[in-house]
This record gives sequence, C-alpha cells and structure tokens, in this order.
Amino acid sequence: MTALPLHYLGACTRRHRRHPDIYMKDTIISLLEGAVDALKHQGVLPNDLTPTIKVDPTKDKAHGDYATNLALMLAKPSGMKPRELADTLVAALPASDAIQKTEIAGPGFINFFAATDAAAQIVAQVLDSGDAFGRSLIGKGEKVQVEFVSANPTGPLHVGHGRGAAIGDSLCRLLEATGYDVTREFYYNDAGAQIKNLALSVQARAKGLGPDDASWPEDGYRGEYIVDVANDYMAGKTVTADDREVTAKADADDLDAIQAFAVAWLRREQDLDLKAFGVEFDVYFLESSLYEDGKVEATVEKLVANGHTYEKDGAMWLRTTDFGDDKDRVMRKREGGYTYFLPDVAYHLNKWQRGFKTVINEQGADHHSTVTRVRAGLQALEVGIPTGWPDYVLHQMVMVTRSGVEVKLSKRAGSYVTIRDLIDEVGRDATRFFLAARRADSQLTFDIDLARSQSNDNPVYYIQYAHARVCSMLRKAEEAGQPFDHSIATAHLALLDSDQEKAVLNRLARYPEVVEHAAKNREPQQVAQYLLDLAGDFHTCYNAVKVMVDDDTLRNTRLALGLATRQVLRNGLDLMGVSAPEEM
RNA sequence: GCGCCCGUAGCUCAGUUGGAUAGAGUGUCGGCCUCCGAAGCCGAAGGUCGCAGGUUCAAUUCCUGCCGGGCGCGCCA
Repeated sequence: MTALPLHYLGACTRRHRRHPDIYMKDTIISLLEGAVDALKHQGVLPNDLTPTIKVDPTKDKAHGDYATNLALMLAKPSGMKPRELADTLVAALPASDAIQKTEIAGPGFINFFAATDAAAQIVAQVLDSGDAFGRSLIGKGEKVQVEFVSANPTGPLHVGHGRGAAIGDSLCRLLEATGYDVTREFYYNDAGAQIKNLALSVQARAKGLGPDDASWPEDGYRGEYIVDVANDYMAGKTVTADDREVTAKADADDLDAIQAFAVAWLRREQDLDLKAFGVEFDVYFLESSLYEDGKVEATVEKLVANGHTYEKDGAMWLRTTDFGDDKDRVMRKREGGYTYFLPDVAYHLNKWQRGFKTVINEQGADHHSTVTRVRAGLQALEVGIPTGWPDYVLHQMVMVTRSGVEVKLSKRAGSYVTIRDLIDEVGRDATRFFLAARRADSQLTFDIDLARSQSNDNPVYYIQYAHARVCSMLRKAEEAGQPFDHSIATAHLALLDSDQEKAVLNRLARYPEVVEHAAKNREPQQVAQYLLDLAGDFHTCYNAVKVMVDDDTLRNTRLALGLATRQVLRNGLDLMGVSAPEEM
C-alpha cells in the first residue's frame, strides 16, 4: 500500500474532527477531493498532482456561501483554461444533498450555494456542544508555558502591563481551548538594581524625606504609593503576597528589611490588581530564587566551560555574536554582580528543563532586544535547545490620552495610568476588550474619556447587548407560557432560510476555525473581530425576522438560532475574559 | 547610523496566511420603536490600501528600495 500524500492525511483528520455533515466547508473540501481523484483516474489531471484545496466563505452572498480557487490553482499544471477546468471539476463532483447548486464565476472561481437544511445543522451542533463548541484537541495535551506581565515589583501595574495581561491571558485561554496544557507564569525581577532603588526610596520616605529634598536618592521612585509603603513599614504591618508573609520591622535603618517588605507590599498590590482584572497565574517565579538555588552560578559555569565567554575591561562577556547578536554582552559587571540577562538565561533554561517544548513570552516591544540575547545565551549552553526557542509575542506601546492630551507613562514620575485606574473608571470588561481587541504589533491609543463614557461608543457593549437580547427573548417566551422546546426547534432547521438567518448560520459555522486560527497565530484580536461580526449579523437578523410568532415550530426554530448565537457569543467572550451578562 | 514594528475612509481600527466590487465602528447627512430590549436596524457620503518597482492568472497581503512615525541600540530591566 502506498503512502498517502501528507496533505491528504491532513484532510482526513480534519474531516473526522469537524464532522463533514455539520461543517459545510469540510464537506465541500471532501467533494472537491473526490472530483480531483476522479479526474486523475480519467487522466484529465496528472496523477502526481497534490493540490492543497482551499475553500473560503464568500464576502458577497451573490457568490454563494463558499468559493474555491482550485481551478485557478490547477490551470497551469493541468494545461487547461481556468474556466474550462472549473466546468470539468464541477461535472466530476460527487453528488451531495448538502449543495444546492454551484456556479462558475469570474476568472474561474467555483461558487457553492449550500442547501439550507444542511447549513442549518450547525445550530443543532452548537446547542449539543454548548460550552465545548469551538474547542478542539489540536494541542494534544502538549505542555505550553506562557510568561506574561512580569512587571518589576517597584510600582503598581500600568496600562502597558494591562495590555500584556489582556493579550497574554486571552492567548492562554485560546491555547487551552485548542487542547494545550497551559501554565501561566509571572516572573518577578526582585533581585536587581531597581529593587535597591525601591528600598532606598521607601527608606527616604520612612525618614520623612520627599523628592524635593537634597538627600532624596537619585532616580528614586517618586510615586505616592512609596509613602504608603513607608507608612505601613513604620507601622509594623504584615503583608501577604502569593507564597510568603512579611512583617515590617519598622526600622528605617534596616535596608534589607525595607526591601523585603516593599517587594512583598507591591507584589500584593499587583496581585490584587490582576485579580480584579480577571487574570490569575499558576506560577510566580522569583528572580531571587535563581540565585538562592545556585542556578545563576551554574549557568555561568556552563557558559564558561563551553568556551563562549571572555574577560575584557574587568567584566565577563558572553560571545552572543556567535549566535546572531549584533554585539557581545556583559554578563558579569566590573564591580561584580550579574547583568539582568544572565538570570534571564538561567530562568529560560529552567523552563526548558521543566519540559516545556513550547514557551511563549508576552512582553512589551520596548524589551525586544532581549529576544536575540536570551536565545543566544540558550544556544551557548549547548543543551539541545532549538534555535529560535522560545517564542515571543511583543506588544507595542500604549498611549493614554485624557481630554485629548497624552498622559505620560513614567514610573519614576509616578503619574502614569494604572490598570486599577482603568478598571475603576471604565470597568473590567471594557478594559480587557479594548486592550486585547487590536493587533499586538500596532500601537494602541487608549482614550480614557472615550472608554469611560459608559454608553454608546463601546464595542464590547455591542457584543454583550446581543447576548442580553437573546436572554431577554427566552425570558419573554417563558413569561408567555411558551418555553423553548429543543426537540421542536432542531427538527425543522431548514426554516431558517432568510438571507439574514443564513448569514448568522454561516458565521456560526466559522467559529471553530477562528479559534483555531487565533490560537495558532497567537492573535486574540481575531476573536474580538469575529464577535463583533457575529453580533452585527445577529442584530441585523433580529430586526429583520420576528422570533416571537404564534407558530410553535417557527418560533422554536428561530429561538434555537438565537440560542446558538448566544452560546457562541458566550464562548468567544470567555476566551477574552469578558463577561456575558444576561441583562444590561 | 544599525535592528525590530507600524503606515488602510475625517478619527479609531479590522482584513480569515495571495482572490472577485478593500470592510466595521465612530463622526456627518437622511430614514426606522401602537412591533420580541433603539446600548439596535436600514440608507447616503467618505479610499491613488504611504510612494516606486518586482514576483503572479490574481498583491492591502509576498520581495526590494525609498518616505513618514514608534521602539530599541546600558556593565538598567
């Protein structure tokens, strides 16, 4: 038995996963495969042809529901004119009840018009699957680690962290929905120079100094929260953060005690903000632990032993230029102590050793220079880590405007907009949606005035409103003594035959693919875009087709479409960490 | 100067990995509630997809070069 071409096997698994009876697109693909095979046997097409068959939903309903460019792709290798080949392919298509008719259009597209009852089966599929609709096992349970936010514990989280949190968490939800075993991880840089700066700042406040005093530490943190930390420290308070509890010594001269307290204080602060944002981590990884466990030293020794280091100007350098960097990097400073990048390498080695073949780091693009550096360091370890590991998702800067004026993001100035500000002013749902609904690699303008205006402009309300509308219809039906009857509804789905209803049906059918695509490309904004489209289709349909009619069959069938829409809206919103309210 | 990212309607942004007449929101103008929620719907107007080449049957999408903007180019993280 000869092996099947790879694409063919792919198509087989795809069909089995997606139920060709339900998913029109896969039905069409398998029909086209049948046609291609038939034409090969007839000698019309060359036998060694292994086309990747692409079927897309149409933009214009005049072009039917789905279209393929197959005839255009095969025109050259078959030596036929595109439209002629399209005719031949259509003639060779196996018979199917799912297709009402086909047309050949334009330069040689084949347009498929779905039979209404076949297309409408998606409603039954959605209702049967419920929360599981759109979920898949593509990831096969493979372990994936996503590191995101990873803010320094030196201040409250700002909008940039918020974007990272929204994108990172949504990405995790997408990966979970596609069958991956996801670990959410937050890396705390609690061992570097900026932490000493934090301790000095708190100490200065504890001694009653302010940023304008002559002895205020250079580059000290000026934010008001430093005062709060200092007051709590001097009051001998106890704070709990993640895994540890720290009680203040109330001694303004003990810098180590101040540092331990301040870090715990700010970690607690950040954790509370993240919780309010609906984001929770599985692992909080402390940079300091890498020193305590000797991981940093071990990493240095390995790099030295591999011969990738050298001494210069009293410092120790890593020859990262051997691995694609544009210049070598200092790993141990002249005055002793390591640069941040060394523990970074040690940390990522640790991720690898924990068995994560896929690691995704979600970070601000202002740190993109670390990408090459960390990868280079990992290569220099020579422990079999693949080139280009780990993956990165970098988000561009967030500019915040208020009253049309940019609000500067300056941690040192202490006047930046925090996640907490946004949650309090705009609400969690809107904040999460805004921050995750745009491509990570384009800059984002967050207009506080616009976002806080509680009404009209907010796209998330548009989606939530569609959800609440369906809930309202169901309540209405209950009140009228005509509760939804599932068995009546799903037996007559062919009644969903208006243009508006068909638009919703086609949109629903696309959801699993959208989730798969968004997860694969690490682009949560595709889910946001889809939800806006689905909500739009639904609102249009709602205005065009009256649901609460006297006819039991018609009413229940239309309710079923609403219910299926509600289910998909709910599933999609959940992927973004946004709630699906029953009333607004 | 070098590296990464971006440039699409007045504004904010999508564009399903190369498809047909480039979409949505917002803003402007005009319609739709004695009717399931008007936070909604319908219509109009608004574009040399930064510019110029190249690859292709087909380019907003891929390649090259410019122009413009952001970020980075620390023995900071």
